[in-house]
Amino acid sequence: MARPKSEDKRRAILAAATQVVAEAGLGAPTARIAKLAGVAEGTLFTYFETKDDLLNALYLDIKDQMREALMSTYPSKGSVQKRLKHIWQQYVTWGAAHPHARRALAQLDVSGRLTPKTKAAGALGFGEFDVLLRESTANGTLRGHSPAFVTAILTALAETTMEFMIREPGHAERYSTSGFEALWGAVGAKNK
Amino acid sequence: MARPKSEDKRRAILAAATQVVAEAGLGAPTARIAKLAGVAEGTLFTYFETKDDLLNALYLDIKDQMREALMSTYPSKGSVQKRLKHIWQQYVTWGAAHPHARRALAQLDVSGRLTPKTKAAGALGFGEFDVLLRESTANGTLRGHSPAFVTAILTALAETTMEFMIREPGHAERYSTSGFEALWGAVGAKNK
Amino acid sequence: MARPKSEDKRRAILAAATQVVAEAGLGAPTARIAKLAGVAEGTLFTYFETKDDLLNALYLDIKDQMREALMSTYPSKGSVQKRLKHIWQQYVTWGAAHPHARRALAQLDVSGRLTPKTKAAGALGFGEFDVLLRESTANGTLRGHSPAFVTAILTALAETTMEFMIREPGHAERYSTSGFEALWGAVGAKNK
Amino acid sequence: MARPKSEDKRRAILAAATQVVAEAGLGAPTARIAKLAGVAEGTLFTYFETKDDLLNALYLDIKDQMREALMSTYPSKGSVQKRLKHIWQQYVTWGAAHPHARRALAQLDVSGRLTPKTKAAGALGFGEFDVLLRESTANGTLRGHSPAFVTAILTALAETTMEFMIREPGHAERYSTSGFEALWGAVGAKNK
DNA sequence: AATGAATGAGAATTCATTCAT
DNA sequence: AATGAATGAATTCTCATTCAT
Repeated sequence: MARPKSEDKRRAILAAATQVVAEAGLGAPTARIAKLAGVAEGTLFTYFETKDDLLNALYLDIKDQMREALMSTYPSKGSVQKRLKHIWQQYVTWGAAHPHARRALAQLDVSGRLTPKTKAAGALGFGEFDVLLRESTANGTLRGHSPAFVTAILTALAETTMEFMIREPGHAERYSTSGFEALWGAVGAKNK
Repeated sequence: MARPKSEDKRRAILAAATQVVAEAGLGAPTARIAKLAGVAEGTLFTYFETKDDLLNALYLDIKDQMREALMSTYPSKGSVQKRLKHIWQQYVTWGAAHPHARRALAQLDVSGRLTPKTKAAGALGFGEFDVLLRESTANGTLRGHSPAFVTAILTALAETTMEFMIREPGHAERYSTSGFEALWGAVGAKNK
Repeated sequence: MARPKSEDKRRAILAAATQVVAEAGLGAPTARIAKLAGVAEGTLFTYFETKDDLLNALYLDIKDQMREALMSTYPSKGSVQKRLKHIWQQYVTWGAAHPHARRALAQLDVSGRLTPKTKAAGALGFGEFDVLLRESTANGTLRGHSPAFVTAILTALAETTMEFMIREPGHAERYSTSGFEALWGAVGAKNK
Repeated sequence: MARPKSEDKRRAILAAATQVVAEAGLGAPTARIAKLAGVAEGTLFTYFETKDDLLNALYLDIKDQMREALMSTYPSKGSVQKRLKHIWQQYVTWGAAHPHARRALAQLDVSGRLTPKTKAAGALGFGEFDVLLRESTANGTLRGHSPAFVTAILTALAETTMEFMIREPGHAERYSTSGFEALWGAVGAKNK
C-alpha cells in the first residue's frame, strides 16, 4: 500500500482548526488552517472532503475531549451533589484550560453549520451522567426539571463561570466554587 | 444640500441585517441585507461605512430594543425578588418574541467582531437595574457575588430558558417560571 | 440610475470568449477571457452568471451572426438550386472569414455543456431556408431525405469545405465551387 | 527486475479513457479514468507520462480500431463504387456500434491537444483505400477532387449518417443507404 | 443621497503529477 | 511496478467596497 493516511496529520489539522476558528471565526480560510497544521492546502481536503465536514468533525472532536475530561474519573457512587460537583469541577477546569476549544465550540454551536446528526452525536455518550440526571430529576433531588433543561442550565452556568475564571485567573478557584453554589441553588432540591 | 439620510432606511437596514444575520450568520453578504432592506447595495455603505460598523451598530440596536423591553416598565419599588422577577419576565418574553434578534445577538456575541467600546456600550444603561444589583449584592440579598457575575448568570439562564420556550411554545409559561426559580435559587440570599 | 450595463462590454466579453475558446478550448480560464475583453475578472460574472451561461450565450451569439450572414440577403425567389447555392456561398464565405467563431462553435457543439434549450434556440430561425427544405424534400427536388438530414449534410459538407478553404486560401474559390457541386450531387434530385 | 508493464492495464486505461472522455469531455480528471480502469491514480502515469500523452495515445488507439474495422475485410477487387461502399458500410456500422469511441474521437479532433505527429499518424495506414482514392481521383472516377478532400467528405458524411443512425436506431439501415447515395452523388463521377 | 456596475483580492476546491511506501 | 497520499498552482465564483451616473 502507498503511504497510509496519517492520524498525526488529521490531528494536526483539527488542532489548527480549533485555534484558527477560535481566533478568527468560522470564516477563517482553510488555507490558514492548513498552514498552521503544517500541511499543504490540498491535503486538508484529503482528510476532510469539505470545510463543513471539517467543522462537523471539529465539533465532535472537541466534544470528545470534553467528554473524556468530564467522565473519565467520574465517581459512580456518592450523593447527587457530590457527583454533580465532580462534573462541574472537571468541566470548568477543562474549559478554563482550553479556551480555544471552548471558543471554537461556542462558534460552532450557534453557526448553523452542524448537521442534526453531528449535534445528536455530540450530545450523546455522557453515560453515567445521563443516568444521574434522569434519576435525580425524576425523584426530585434536582427539582422537577427535565434532564435536558438541567443540562442546559449546567452548561450555561459553567460557561459563564469559565468566562470569569479566564478573565480573572487569580480568582478562578473562587469563581468555580461560587458557580457551583449557584448551580446547586438553581437545580438542587429546594431546601426546606 | 442634497437629501438628508433617512432614518427609515437606517432602520430598514438594521431590521434586514437582524434577519439575515440570524438566518445566515455573519458571513451573510451585505448585498443580501441591502436587498431585503429595499435599498441599493451601495446605499448600505452611506449609512454604515463598513460591514463591521453595521455589525456593531446592529449589536447596539438590538441591545437597545432589549433594554427598552426590560426597563420601560421597571418598578422602582418593591422587593428585590419582585423587581428581579419583573426584569426576568420582560426579558424572556421579549426574547421569545424576537427569535431573530436573539439569534443575531448570539452570533455577534461570539464573533470577535465587536469592538470593546461596543461591548461596553451594550452592557451599559440598564440604569435602575444596575442600582438594584449593586445594592443587593452589597447587602447580601443577592449572595455575595459581584454584580457582573450576577448579570452574567441572569443572562445565561434567561438565554437557556428562552431556548426552551421557543422550542416548546406550549410550555413557555412553565419554563419561564422554572427559569426564574432557578435564577432565584442561584443568586438569591441563601434561605436559612 | 447608476451606470447601466454596457452592451459594449457584453460584446467585448463574447468576442474575447470566441477567440480564447477557439484557441484554448472550453477549459480556457474565465480570467483569460476577461483580460482579453479588457474587463475585471469579476465583471465577467455581472454579465454572465456562470461560465456555462457564458458558453451558452456564446453559442447563441455565434449562431446569430451566422444566421445574419446566411439569411440577410436570402433570395425568396429562384430555383431550389439557386437558393441553396446562395446559402452555401454565404455560409462558407462567412465561415472562412471567421475561423475563431467556427472553431469555437465546433468545440461548443461537442462539449455537452449546452442546454437543450440553447441547442433548440440555436437551430431555430433560419426561416425561409426551412421552408425551402421542407418543400423541396417533400416534392422530391431534394431527394427523399428528411429536412434534418439534408441540413446535417449541408453543414457537414460546408464545414469540410471551409476547412480546406482556410487551409489553402489560394484555392478557396475552387473549394467552394467543388463543395457545392458535391452537395448538389449528394442531395439534389437524381439526374436522369 | 520488477514486474513488467501489463498490456492489460494499458488497454483498461485506454478503454476507460474512451468512456470517460466521451461522457465528460477532455476536462475529465485522470483520477476518474484510473478508477474506471481499476488501477491506482499513480499507475496511469507509469503507462502514459502525461495526460496529453494519454490523449494522443487514445486518439491513435481509436483510429486503429476504426482502421481495423474498415480495412480488415477490404476487397481488393471490384468497382470503385463497390469498394467505396464496403468502406462506408464498415465505417458506419462500426461507428454506430461504438458511440463512446466516436464521441471521444470528435472531442479529440477539435481539442487542439493532438500533436501534428499524432494527427498524421492517425490519418495514415488506410493502405489500399488510399490507393483506391489516389487512382480514382486521378482518373476521374471520383471527379477531380483531391484524395484528401474526398476523404474529408467521406468522413463528414459518415459522421452525419452515424449521428442519425444512433439517434433513430430503427432506421439505421435506411440512413446507411441514404448516406452512401449522398456520398456517391457527391463524389462519384458526374453522370452524363 | 441613491443607484448598481465595476473591481480585484480572496475563498473553497480540483487536479495533474510526484513520491514515499 | 503499484499504490494512493501529498502537493500547490490554477480555477470558478463571491463579496466588501468604490465610483460613475
